[in-house]
Amino acid sequence: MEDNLSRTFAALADPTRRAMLAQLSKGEANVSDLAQPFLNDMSLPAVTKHLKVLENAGLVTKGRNAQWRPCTLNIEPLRDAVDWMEQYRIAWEEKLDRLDAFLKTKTKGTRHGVKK
Amino acid sequence: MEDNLSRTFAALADPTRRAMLAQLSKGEANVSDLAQPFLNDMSLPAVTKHLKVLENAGLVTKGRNAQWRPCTLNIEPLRDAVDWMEQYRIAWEEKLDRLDAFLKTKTKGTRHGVKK
DNA sequence: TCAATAATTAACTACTTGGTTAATTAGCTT
DNA sequence: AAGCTAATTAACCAAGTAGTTAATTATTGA
Repeated sequence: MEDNLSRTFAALADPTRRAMLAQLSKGEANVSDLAQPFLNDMSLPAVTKHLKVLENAGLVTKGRNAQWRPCTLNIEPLRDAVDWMEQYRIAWEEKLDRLDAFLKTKTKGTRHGVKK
Repeated sequence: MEDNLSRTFAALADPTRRAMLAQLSKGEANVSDLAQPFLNDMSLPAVTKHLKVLENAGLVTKGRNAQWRPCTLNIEPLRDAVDWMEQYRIAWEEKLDRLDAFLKTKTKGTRHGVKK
């Protein structure tokens, strides 16, 4: 998985990691803060690994403060991902619009036959 | 990978699959049409597999016409994915705005000290 | 210095992914 | 019926992912 966009999408393809990003969107958090909601389901090293995936995707920056590692959200990669998706969404919707326009030329009059 | 959103992001986390979606955004295409740009790099069964991933994510619908399988793009999952991302992007940007507002209250006067 | 806390690293396992080649199915055409 | 084309399925492999437990590093604080 060579490119940034792939890394970003892959990082987002896991509910645990998405939940971590959700928490980080509310503000900075240490590894153990981020881990707390998941410790019934998985170990701390598992959380560290998920965090590493987010870091490698550039979505999270890990600082240091004594033995703590304050993590912050980084949205630039999200922006790139949204931009990629919008690009094709838009192309697709324009196609629909053209179809719609075409269908309108097919209706007999200009005042009736078009539902709205 | 149980949930739809994870399946969607995972499907997008591969450049070959993204290129296929790009082609489909320009219109319907058969499997061999979609495969053509990649046949130097991989075999047809590999393409079939990628297509299956896109289908399972609900991003592509495969029809049938004799021995051909006309594929079409389906953007609903993209919309959900964008919505998920925007949600946190927005939360994050509001946080920045609040920080910005806070910093403004810290500047001495109301007429100077603020760059713009 | 010693114990406690925060987090990472190492070593290992089970499962998934992305690819292969060879065989097979399905539909058309002659 | 035979042969061509489109596509899928089967069986396999190498590499990557997501988790584990146990050990280790780094820092604080008594």
